[in-house]
Amino acid sequence: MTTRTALLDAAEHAARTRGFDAFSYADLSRAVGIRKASIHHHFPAKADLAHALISRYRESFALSLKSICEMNETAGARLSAFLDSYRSALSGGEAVCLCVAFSTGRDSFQDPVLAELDGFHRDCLAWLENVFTQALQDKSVSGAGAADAEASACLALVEGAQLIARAARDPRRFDDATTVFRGRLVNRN
Amino acid sequence: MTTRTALLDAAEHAARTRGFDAFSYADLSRAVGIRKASIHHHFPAKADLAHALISRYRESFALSLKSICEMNETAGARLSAFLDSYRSALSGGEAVCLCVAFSTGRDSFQDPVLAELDGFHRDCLAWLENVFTQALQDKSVSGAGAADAEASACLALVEGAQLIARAARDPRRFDDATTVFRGRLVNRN
DNA sequence: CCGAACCTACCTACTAGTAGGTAATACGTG
DNA sequence: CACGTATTACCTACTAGTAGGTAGGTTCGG
Repeated sequence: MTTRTALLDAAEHAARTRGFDAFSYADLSRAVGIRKASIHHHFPAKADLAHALISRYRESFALSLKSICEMNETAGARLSAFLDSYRSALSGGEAVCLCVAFSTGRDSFQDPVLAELDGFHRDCLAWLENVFTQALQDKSVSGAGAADAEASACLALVEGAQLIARAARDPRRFDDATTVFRGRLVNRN
Repeated sequence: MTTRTALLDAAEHAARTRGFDAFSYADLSRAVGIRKASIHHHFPAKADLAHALISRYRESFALSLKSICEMNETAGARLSAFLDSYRSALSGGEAVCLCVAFSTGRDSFQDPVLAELDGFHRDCLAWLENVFTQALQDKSVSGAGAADAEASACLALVEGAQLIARAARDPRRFDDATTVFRGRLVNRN
């Protein structure tokens, strides 16, 4: 584990539990065990850290979506796995996904970071739209409408459910909010 | 318009567009036109301002839900008006409702504020559950399931839709995310 | 004359970021 | 192999700026 990776991990955890603006280089230095100034060696400005964080997250999320497709055949099973991944990102109701964390504090960011954030959203919506298009064929999602509308609704639902669960520090709120949607998924694989 | 009200208005605007932790007393003082120290006369600590903000918001939101019920008969029409109120709170994609804004920055708050925030959520869910229960009777929401699950999903949907719309600075994202749900509402009144 | 509302001037704590130095390690060349 | 040179990774010590908050005085209407 390199120092750089340790810094990214600590920063991601802090951003997801408290928000990107709510942790300082001093916090990071305590968490990782190097001096505050040394962090600037790895990430000269906090904006550089933000960019590294979101782009690493975007890559790993793309891999995770790919793996969901490999391990699940039907649209219903894929969406169910998608819900699971957002649910597990809550980690006990303490955290939200980095995308939600960055969305809420968007003003602090400049172009390169914003572009990456928008890219993340686009990736995610495109994947969902694909899966909902598939659902129209394989009938594994009951009452499925237009794929693009379903995709937008699905993303808003999971992000809103995360927000509410974290606000209440209770991951069951996520389950409550996604019960109806889960009921629409035909879970054969 | 009293100074106190002007302060609350400016603070609410700032909290909804940028987040509660992202504006300072110095910002407020510029917006309202009194010195920074004078704000402490009205709200000794920023926590007092937070409490005043959320409790005023909770009250006014309760009134607005009441008024929705008075002006709309069916559950479908009421939910449609509910969506409208969240949609208009976006004000061009710049803002989110205060409840979303406070949810995202929850860590900065202490008990009295958190209690008020939880109260807001409870109020909102109770109202929605009532309306969805009504929907089972008046058939004005197609495919309606258990009222509590529908209520949770609806709240997560509108909050998530606000988050996404503000992240993209584009209120149409809210419409995209709520298209499917709107399609389920039978809009006779 | 009292108190609400406001002021100037200040404080402490913390922020991101910089300047400049020190080890250790890697690298190319005679 | 040995020697000089970069480079990496870290350090101490500092800056300028901003945060929320306080002390104490002024102004003014009831």
